[in-house]
Amino acid sequence: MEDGSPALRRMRAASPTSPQAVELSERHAVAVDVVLFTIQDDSLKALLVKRERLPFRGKWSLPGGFVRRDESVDEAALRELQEETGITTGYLEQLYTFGDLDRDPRGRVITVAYYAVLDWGQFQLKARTKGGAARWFGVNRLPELAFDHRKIVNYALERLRNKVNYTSVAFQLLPKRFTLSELQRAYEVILGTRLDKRNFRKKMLQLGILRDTGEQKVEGRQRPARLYSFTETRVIKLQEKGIIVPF
Amino acid sequence: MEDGSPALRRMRAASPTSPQAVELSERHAVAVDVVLFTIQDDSLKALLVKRERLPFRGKWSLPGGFVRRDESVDEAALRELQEETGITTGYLEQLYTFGDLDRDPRGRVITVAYYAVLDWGQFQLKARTKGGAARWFGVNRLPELAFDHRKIVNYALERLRNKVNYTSVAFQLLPKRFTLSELQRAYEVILGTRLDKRNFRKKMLQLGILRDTGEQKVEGRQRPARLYSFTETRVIKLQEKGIIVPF
DNA sequence: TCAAAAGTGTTTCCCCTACACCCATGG
DNA sequence: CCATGGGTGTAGGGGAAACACTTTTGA
Repeated sequence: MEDGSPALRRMRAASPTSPQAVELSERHAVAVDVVLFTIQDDSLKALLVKRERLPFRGKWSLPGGFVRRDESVDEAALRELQEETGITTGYLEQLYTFGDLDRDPRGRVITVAYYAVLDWGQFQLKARTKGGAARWFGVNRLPELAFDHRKIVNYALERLRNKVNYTSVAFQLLPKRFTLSELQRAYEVILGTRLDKRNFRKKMLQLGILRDTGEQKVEGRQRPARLYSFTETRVIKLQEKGIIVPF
Repeated sequence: MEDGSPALRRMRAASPTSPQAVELSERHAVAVDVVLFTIQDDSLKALLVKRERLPFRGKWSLPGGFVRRDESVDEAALRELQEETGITTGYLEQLYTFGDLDRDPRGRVITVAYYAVLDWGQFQLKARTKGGAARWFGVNRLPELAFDHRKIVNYALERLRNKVNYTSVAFQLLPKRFTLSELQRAYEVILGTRLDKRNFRKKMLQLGILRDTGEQKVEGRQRPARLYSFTETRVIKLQEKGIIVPF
């Protein structure tokens, strides 16, 4: 306030004769943390990494790391995703930036949180061959988490559960070809609710985003199921006002 | 990737014997930029500040400034809001973090964008008495903006237009007591649509969040209008699935 | 008495919801 | 032939949308 307007401060910080004046501003450690979601055994799971050093030694935490000088924040998040799973596909979305002073006992760290939604079939080999300090946890059975990571996971869950209602994120959890029952199970697992089979199928089919591949999936001794594929390549908004849940 | 897992990198960065090891990470200039919205003359306006130094000298930009070492990111945004308008009330929400490498020609700056929604009556005096380098622009008549600020404003507009549908943000643009017509005009101005008067009033009244103050507002030579107040003190979700628009 | 905005109900239609039985296959 | 999940239709209810006239006041 006694400091003048932000415009004034910015001017002071950036003298016109020195294009590097931004270097004089106070600088911060910036990290990214990524909540990786996948579906495994009909359960929504999140990937956690065990900390082997202080602070929070032995506690589970989200995969993450500091943003480097030569990469954008998004690139840092992609890099984390790649390092954890080896994949570059899937859906990655920025969640929120956590900038409180006391988040990290080591000092001030600003974290930009992301969440990712992945098809388990795409990367399970790679994830398994990692150091062993990474594990998938059912989102309803999370252990105690380091830092404010519990808050971040909760926020990611909330966002995912919302987005599933009006976008096609749920398809990112499935392989390219999937049955309607698998799709329904994905919705149920994310939302934690049971959905009506007939209403679900009706709604999905009339959205016009599924292509019947003509193929069938035989599993066990039941009637084979039609395999569908998603017509879009990106995550799209399903409709302007149409909320999918509750069916 | 050849760098090992993020967990490993974090361990390296934070040796257990040195709680300050986070200090060794690469550090970044972090700024906040705030999109201030208000309604004035039946038009949705955003506050812009004229830059008087390079880069972008003479261009309009969002009010903003660097985050200091001793304040949280939220506090920095609140400080900006306070410096621009003198008010500490109103609604302030984090929008998105822009972290591309080339956002700022002076060097790498990560910006955490916020938007605020304010009642014009609360602060017009203070805003007017400022340096004069700040001006309100109708959101459909914005000048060319510095940096990537146009993108930020567009994003803020999108968020605001969404939130108005399922939360009570719109009330933040109005004084404590308001008429239903004023409320409707606020919605129309934000959404850029005309709404049906009868349907609007029906919906609003049956939400149960308006209290009839018993007072009336006389304006001009028309029939006086009932004055209502909002029953809640915070911005709330209006309903789980109920989208307000289109009426 | 006129201009200008405030205030007020009903009908239609569509979408969401609830709900139960037959089908195809492998064992 | 039987167990298992795949696949299908309809009726009822509720909320959104469309729509026009009367009321109150000051000038």
